[in-house]
Amino acid sequence: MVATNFKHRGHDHPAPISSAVVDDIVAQLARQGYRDTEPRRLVISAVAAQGRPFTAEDLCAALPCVGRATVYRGLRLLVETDQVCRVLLEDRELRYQLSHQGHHHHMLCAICGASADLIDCDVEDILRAAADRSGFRMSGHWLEVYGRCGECAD
Amino acid sequence: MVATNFKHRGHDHPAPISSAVVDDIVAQLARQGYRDTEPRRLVISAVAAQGRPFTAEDLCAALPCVGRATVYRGLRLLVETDQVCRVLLEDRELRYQLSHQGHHHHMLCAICGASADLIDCDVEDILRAAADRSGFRMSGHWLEVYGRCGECAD
DNA sequence: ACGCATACCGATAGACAGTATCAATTAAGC
DNA sequence: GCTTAATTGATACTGTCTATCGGTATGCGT
Ligand SMILES: [Mn+2]
Ligand SMILES: [Mn+2]
Ligand SMILES: [Zn+2]
Ligand SMILES: [Zn+2]
Repeated sequence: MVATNFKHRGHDHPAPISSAVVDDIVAQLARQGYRDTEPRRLVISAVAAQGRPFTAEDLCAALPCVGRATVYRGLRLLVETDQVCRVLLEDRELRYQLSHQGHHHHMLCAICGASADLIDCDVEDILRAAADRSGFRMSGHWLEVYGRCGECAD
Repeated sequence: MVATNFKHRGHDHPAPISSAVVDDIVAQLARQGYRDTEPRRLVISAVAAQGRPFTAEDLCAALPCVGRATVYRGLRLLVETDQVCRVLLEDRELRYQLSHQGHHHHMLCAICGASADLIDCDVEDILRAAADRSGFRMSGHWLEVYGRCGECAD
């Protein structure tokens, strides 16, 4: 049986969630046919507010007023549209973070959890070449680098 | 409440699981103080029998006579002692496969599931250098390459 | 502004992978 | 053989994520 206990939304002209980042992402989504809804704006806003890689559960906790399924769906949509990228911790825990343009990789600090983009590093080409040598045609890859950031170095 | 329904083992001099690979791995474990048990040999034997990366559940299914927890524990032990390595599929499914000496990476065929070792490829050095440039001290990494093997190429 | 079609939402239940418990069992050493 | 600690396995449990599905709001055409 399915619940009929439903929360009424929008009764009280809620303050529209808005900021440069949020508006930008919402616009990107609109261009692809996705609607501009308040729960979705809340998710995006919370994503943008995170300082470092976060888990889906982090978001759920930060958005008690948004349904769990909605948070997960929103996150998935943002990943599919390349607005957010997924990072994998050493223990296989999955985290997310705002994507800063294009495909790239991250270094994750095992101490403080900070992440830094891996720049000046074209592993892709090297990997593709190595794959070729084995008769493989590379179509994708997953790469995470773990270590200590400057601040957490001993 | 905990079950007291316990299976009697060893009543009937079971044929000892033995083969070159199994004996070798069991010996390695013995050297590190781990006991030589039949369930453990069964796990190792099943691991060795797999032709390509397999899941923990695959093993459980292949070993209905071995407890679920035992399979997982055995697998973890083999990973910790570097006898087996873990590979990660694009959908984050975790698989295992016999390790062929030392640290290295794999290419995984998205079609047939085969894996090939990535050789002649020292990404490590490149990654470490790139990390340095960002003030990171690299301590580990996770790398998987996906594509199509020679046989599955169109 | 009004109405419609449908994308979207959220409470809930369920699927799934992996782990914690803990009494019973057994390998290894003396 | 006896002792002791490692190991096992049935089971319960945890945490993450997905499937359902009736109710709801958005975007668009009018
Ligand atoms: Mn990224
Ligand atoms: Mn390997
Ligand atoms: Zn740090
Ligand atoms: Zn293949």
